[in-house]
Amino acid sequence: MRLATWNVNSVRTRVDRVTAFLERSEVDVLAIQETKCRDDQFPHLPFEAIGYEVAHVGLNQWNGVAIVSRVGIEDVQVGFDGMPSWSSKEGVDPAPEARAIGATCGGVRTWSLYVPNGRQLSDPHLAYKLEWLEALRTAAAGWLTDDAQIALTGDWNIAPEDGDVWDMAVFAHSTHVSPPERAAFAAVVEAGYADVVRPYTPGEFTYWDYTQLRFPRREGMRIDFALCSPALAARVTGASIDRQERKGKGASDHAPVVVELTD
DNA sequence: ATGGTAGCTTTGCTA
Repeated sequence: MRLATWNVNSVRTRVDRVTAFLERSEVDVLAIQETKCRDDQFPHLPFEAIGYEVAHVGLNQWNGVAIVSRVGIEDVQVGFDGMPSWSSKEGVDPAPEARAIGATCGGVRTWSLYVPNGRQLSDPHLAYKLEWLEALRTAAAGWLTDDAQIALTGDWNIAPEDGDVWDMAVFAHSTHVSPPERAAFAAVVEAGYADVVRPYTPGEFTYWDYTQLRFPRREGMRIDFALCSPALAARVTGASIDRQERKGKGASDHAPVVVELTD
């Protein structure tokens, strides 16, 4: 089985590229982030036409996560227990955002996660990000059993190691590399979820900003991950980051991350 | 000089 995760930065703008990727790469299950649409706006038909079922949660023009699968989608869950809420405006009650959806696809409990960005070190959004990650760690730790097949995939908005950004000096006063964020990521790993892609893709990035010619200059970041439970990690036979999908007109700013699993 | 690009419910917010 082939499992992938991709922040597509608007599924409506990118639907042709996403379906072409699925067919070209023979991906069975794809976790999508930043669909940027409501459920009623999601382009179901192009996916169904090539044999994929869709589970999506989108509340407005921000965030939005989906799973598309050609090996079944069962037990869909929107959000996880304890997931924090957020309000972008004062005076508006905090509410859960569309940042997590889980489903069992071909026997793998797959999660499509879009971790809050954090914005700036001084921004309340960073505290929200850290709370969100801690709640995810707590929930995900509770899912683990000896034979649980769980994949926590998505855009984590964290570069766990210095080599996961092109120049640490640029990030001296930025989010994504701060010790609390890295500790929050490490806590999920320590709970039992392994980054199964890094060993197959040393030195590679998954994201390049649209501005400043970051992609042609090879100035990227590794912020998209597939973290797998022990029983699932044992099935991994390969992984890759599809840089091709970052090229050309109409590309997302993220590349797909692909994991190969034995039957 | 807080720049650049992209997407959305676009003249502002998010990333």
